[in-house]
Amino acid sequence: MFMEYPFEKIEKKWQKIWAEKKIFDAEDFSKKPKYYVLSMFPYPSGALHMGHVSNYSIADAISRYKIMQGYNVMQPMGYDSFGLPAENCAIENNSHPRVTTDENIDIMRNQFDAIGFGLDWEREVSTCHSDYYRWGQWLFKRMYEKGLVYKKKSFVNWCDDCQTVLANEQVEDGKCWRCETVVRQKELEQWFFKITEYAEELLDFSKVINWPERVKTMQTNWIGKSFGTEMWFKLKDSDDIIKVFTTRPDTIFGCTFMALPPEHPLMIKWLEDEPEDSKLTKFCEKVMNEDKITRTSEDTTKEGIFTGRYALNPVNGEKVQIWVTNYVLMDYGTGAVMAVPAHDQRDFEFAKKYEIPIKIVIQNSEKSLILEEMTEAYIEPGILVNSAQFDGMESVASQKAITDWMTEQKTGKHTITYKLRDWGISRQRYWGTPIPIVYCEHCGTVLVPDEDLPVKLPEDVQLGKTTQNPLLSAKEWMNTTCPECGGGATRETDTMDTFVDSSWYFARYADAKNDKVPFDKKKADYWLPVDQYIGGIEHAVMHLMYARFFHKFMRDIGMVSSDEPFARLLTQGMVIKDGAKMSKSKGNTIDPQYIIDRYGADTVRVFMLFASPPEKDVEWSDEGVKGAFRFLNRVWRLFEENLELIKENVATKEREGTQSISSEIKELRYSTHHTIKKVLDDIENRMQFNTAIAAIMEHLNNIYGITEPEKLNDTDKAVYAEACAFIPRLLYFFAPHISEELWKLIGKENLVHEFGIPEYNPEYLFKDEITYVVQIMGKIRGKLEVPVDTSQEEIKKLALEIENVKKHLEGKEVKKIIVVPKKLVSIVAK
RNA sequence: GCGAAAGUGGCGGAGUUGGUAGACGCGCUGGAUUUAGGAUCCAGUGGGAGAGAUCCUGUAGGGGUUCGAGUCCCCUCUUUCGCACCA
Repeated sequence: MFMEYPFEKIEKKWQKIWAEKKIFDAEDFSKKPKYYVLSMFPYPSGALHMGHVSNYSIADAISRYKIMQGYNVMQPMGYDSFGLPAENCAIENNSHPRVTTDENIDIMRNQFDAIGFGLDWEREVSTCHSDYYRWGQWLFKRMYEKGLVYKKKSFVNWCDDCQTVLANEQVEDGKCWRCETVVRQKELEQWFFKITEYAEELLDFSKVINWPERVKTMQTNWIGKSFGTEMWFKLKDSDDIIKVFTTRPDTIFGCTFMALPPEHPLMIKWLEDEPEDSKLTKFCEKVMNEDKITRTSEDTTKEGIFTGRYALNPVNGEKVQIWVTNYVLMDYGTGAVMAVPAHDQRDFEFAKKYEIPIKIVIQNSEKSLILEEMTEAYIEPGILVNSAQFDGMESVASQKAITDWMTEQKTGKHTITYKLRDWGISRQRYWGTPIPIVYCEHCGTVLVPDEDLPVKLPEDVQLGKTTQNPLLSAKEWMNTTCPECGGGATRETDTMDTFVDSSWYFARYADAKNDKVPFDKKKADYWLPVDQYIGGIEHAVMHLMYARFFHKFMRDIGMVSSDEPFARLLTQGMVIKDGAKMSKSKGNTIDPQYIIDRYGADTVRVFMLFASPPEKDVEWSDEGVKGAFRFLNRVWRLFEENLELIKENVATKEREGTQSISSEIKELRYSTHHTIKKVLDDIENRMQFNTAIAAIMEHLNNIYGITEPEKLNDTDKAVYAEACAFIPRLLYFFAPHISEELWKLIGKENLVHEFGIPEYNPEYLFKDEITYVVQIMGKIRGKLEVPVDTSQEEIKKLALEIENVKKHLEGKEVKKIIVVPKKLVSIVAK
């Protein structure tokens, strides 16, 4: 009967000891160097899922490694506990999000402890508690005072299912990132953060130490910087001006019409004078009501209607028709396009369809363009024609010349645009941070004074009775007095996007209990930036960009000194089962609790880390979990069977050398020291835990290769004991409980990490016999065992004497012999 | 369409500077043990030929550089991810 090692007893025991000794409590301003390991905090949806286990196992391995190295490590934990799902869940269960959220948090906290993660619970935060969101409101105010917050009526992304607004970043493929409902445009007044003010700095990644290229590229694309020209078109018969943005000022002389979206302010103005049933009005309404996917799909046919109005081309005064179209976006550039059908494919298609004139202004110098023969726009560079004084100029060079000239003429200017929009943070839902604003009939929009913060969420609200924001019906809460004039006022009922809460939590951990300010600057400067941040790739743009924005803002108002919040970023892969991400909706989840109960926390961790490198997805495998469990049992049994031998012979260096070491044991000694080197290198330099664990497994196999250790001589026994004793010290990062237990069993008094990082002896990595591979024309024909100091000439001679080599050289002439030191002999023969 | 990453046994994956491809684990096969099942232990395990030594072949496909290529270069295919009417 196979005895499973008593993981349950061991794990509980060591968790208790760690907690009692407070070894994971980070010390502010310690003399030791600091190391801040942070995992993205979880949304308290119920219990931990495998994705969490994967994320936190990686973080804990790094954390324990750094602790062992002697760093003052902070690994905090908290909960991103505001948000829609909690509210919806409460509505379904006829409960309150406060109750369900706090219940879930208790479950999760217990699970964290049951897996033995080394967390500093003294710093726990939960964003839905007023001692946290109070400071979110405080930061909102500072941002407001700095002119980075404004309220604006605009077309926003609206999710009918969530009954709220979404930021641009939260719309994926025209659908809500949470519930996949198709997003539609709705005109609403709402609050924005001026993230665009930081666009330029957000493009600069020079201050991060190690971020995946992928994430940097994704943010760079999202910000979407492009250089171009803004041109000012006067209207015929009006004083209005339409500004357009173009990256092709060289084509301005070829502009034959102008394209506007229905949302353009001028369009809206014109529509007021338009009969309700006119073609123009109907077209605009149709386009505006279209959902975002259809509207922005490339396959959607380009449609438009002539407004009957004209603009004047600023460079030659030509009349240009103004069309309203479905393919121009209001929220990019100036929201108006100068259309040059000859040199832009979209404009070309549109002009062909509606028979708008096409005018060639850039000639292909290799093959002249003929208007009648064109089937698509010519978008390549060329030579300017029909462009007045710029005729004959090369098109790329002309871009600057034309813009410079327009700048002189006061008809345009060089400009830069970004795809990045300001961050709309208003949410029309209950379960979020209240925006600290009141509206007074006399004083207008007024900030709630700092001393009145937090603006607490009213707990007694009617959830789910209406589809509208429950705060609107919390009359007692809504009606308040104006802090300035004392008169009647109403509170803002929008709450903040939960991404606001998660944009600064990493700083709050530095000083989580502060009730005077969000955090003490000295403490923040001691801990920040986060040395290693770990989380899912799905936050590449949203959370990670918002957090960088907040950090830079906090720096600018003197709250922190660093430029970036996260020095190193690791984006861990998802947990996959049956080819799909584990998720409740797909019904392919495995409950971590079940695995922990059956095999123990160490097994789950080892499996997760061993299955693949951290950035890659982990394929769930029941057999793989058993394999990890088997491995830990094999380790356990090794110690159990040889306990006395290991205990008596470990750290008895003085006995070494009294008898000569056998060659078999010499190899075991090599294995020990090689494994130490490999494991440390894999963690420190490569963050590749799968190969580190593989190396330990290999070493374990090597130890089992010694079949009767009790028959060894004293010297050999000492080496054998050492080979075993290093295992808990290396396995500690991945399977800390069993490691502590084994360490204790062999008579060690202190905790594993207190012995410091294991060191290998380079002398033992030195081999005095080297195997050379002998190749003839690249094919392996033999092997050669020689002493290290054998000369190259000697090696060549020996190689040629190998029987199989001789056979293959028969009838051939040896042209050259290449000896790669310590590796191989390559014979060139013909 | 554009951009990025990747493609290695039956599977997850090693292969760090061009130098023994397939470490380690799973699975599978044979054996030992066991009343049986499970578990454990030992041996084997890319494909093909051979009793064996050994030989041929093999890292998506094709070509190239090199004494030598999974690794470098060119082309093609496939997959994944991101962006996608951005003027």
